[in-house]
Amino acid sequence: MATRTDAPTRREQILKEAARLFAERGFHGVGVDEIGAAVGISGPGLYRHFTGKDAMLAELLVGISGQLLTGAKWRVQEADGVPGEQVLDSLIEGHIDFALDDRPLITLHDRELDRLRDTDRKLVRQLQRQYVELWVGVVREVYPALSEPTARSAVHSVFGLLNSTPHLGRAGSLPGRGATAELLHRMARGAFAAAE
Amino acid sequence: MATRTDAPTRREQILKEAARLFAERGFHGVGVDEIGAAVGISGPGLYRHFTGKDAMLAELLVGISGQLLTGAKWRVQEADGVPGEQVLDSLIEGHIDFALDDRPLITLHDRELDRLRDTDRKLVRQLQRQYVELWVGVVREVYPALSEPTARSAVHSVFGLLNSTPHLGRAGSLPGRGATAELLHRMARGAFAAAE
DNA sequence: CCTTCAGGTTAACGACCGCTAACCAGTCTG
DNA sequence: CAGACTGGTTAGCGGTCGTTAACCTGAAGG
Repeated sequence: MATRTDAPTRREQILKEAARLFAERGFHGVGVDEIGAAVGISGPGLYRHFTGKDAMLAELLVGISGQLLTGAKWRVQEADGVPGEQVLDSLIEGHIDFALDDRPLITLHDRELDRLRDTDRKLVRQLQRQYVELWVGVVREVYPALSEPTARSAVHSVFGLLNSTPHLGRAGSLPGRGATAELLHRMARGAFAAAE
Repeated sequence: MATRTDAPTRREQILKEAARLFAERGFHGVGVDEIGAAVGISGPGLYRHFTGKDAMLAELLVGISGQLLTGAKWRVQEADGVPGEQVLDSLIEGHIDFALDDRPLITLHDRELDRLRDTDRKLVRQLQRQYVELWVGVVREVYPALSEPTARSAVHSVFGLLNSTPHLGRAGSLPGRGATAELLHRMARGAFAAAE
């Protein structure tokens, strides 16, 4: 895992703060002045980095969907000949890492999609669909008794389970990141097993 | 189950349409004129029934939380001496019914809470907390090996799973209400079992 | 029949918000 | 050192939105 060590660019600062604010109060509930203030500049200064408020949301959502899909593709590709069980575990682990490390993005991901311009929304939907279908394939390999529609429903439901992290205590009440990840992982596997 | 047969009042019409619109485009994304139009009257006419836009959201959220809690209390109370397994099944069934029948409300329930006035928000939070603790008690009875914090995390996660219904195909692709309910039920039980 | 009132209407106000315009400071670069 | 570019600033415009004001209509009631 290659970790960034160099300082974040201004663009990245803005995106991070915008994600947090959008997740907290909704896209329409946050003004450009607030986003600017969060990174130490004032409202219209943002327009040196983005063409508009919509563009920030679009970049965030496309980025999330793309990142998830890329990671998942990599995990599946890399595991050639490996038993399906382990591939599924790898997918689950990747999704959990994401849900735990980027809570605001997970929140935005299924909440503000309809605020996008048509072209962006279609792109995000397509990326999401690919991600789901990738999971469906692996799940059906591990649990062959599942029909395709059932598997798809099960995958969506497990996403709901894994994406519940924002509701798990405001960072502090939960018993450590590792334990939480492990719990979510076990529950996800249990849910799939019971779906069959 | 007592089913209403009389015509809905205007207030109820408004609440229903407002819930749908808020769920679709977010609280700030919907104008009062739109809500009015959805029930055949025009914008300011709404103020004959509600003191403001906020009041509609407040009534919706308090209503949901109260309804969920009341139903759950009833289910637990009524089952005295019944094995915990069946009580848990009853809670799950109730939550699924709600998630399947009132999708917009389920969506609002954890999305627009922060748009409420302080006093209303505290009330809703308290109702939600009671609901969660009620589940935690029953879950720990069935799975005694679960610590309280773990059980609470597990309950939140299962809520995430059950509340995923809005993401399951736009009503039509899923294989019938009964089958979906059954699948969700099995997955929820499987998730709890695996949490232990 | 006159009054009252519930439940609408349209007009308009004030606040806010996204965005543009115009300007400016610092820092490279030929 | 002149010029250009980067990344800011403040002022302000235009549109939208929640809410209020003022008015209207039809039905109920004594």
